[in-house]
Amino acid sequence: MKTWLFKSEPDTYSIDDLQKEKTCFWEGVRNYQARNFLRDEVKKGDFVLFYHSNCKPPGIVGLAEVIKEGTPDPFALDPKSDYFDPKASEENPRWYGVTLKFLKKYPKALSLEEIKASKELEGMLVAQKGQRLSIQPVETKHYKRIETLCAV
DNA sequence: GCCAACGTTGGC
DNA sequence: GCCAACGTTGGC
Repeated sequence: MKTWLFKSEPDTYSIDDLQKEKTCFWEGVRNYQARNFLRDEVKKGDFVLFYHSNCKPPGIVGLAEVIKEGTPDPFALDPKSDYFDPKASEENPRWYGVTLKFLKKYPKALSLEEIKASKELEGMLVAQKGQRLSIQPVETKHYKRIETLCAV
């Protein structure tokens, strides 16, 4: 059982959108390192910390669960989609996504500033400079601490 | 809106 | 395979 951190710009897709829809297919990841995680390592039952980026304040706002492991991203094959990739095909899908289920929105969001200030959360990838990866593994001890910090 | 830090592309 | 040019991410 692993924990992940997924980044999303709330203007594009927020935790509130996920709460409304209950489940969603996490499409549009177009980075190979993140793709590899989605295709090979994100497993059913894993937890996903939902992170809002490019907003004020950026931070962790909720929790989701993986209910379906990596499947090809159909948006890569759709010429009308913003996520269309001419190099992707049915035989060689190139890009993958997973399906998430909404679990909760944290009573208290945890801002990036707070993450950086926390001794216990030291080493989290998201707090590191220049870290742009949109799918990141999270250590269990960090996840547990976050659950505590966000509970109230 | 700025821009530093990355990632990708493509000529050579 | 190198690397300059370009595009994107995301905090500030």
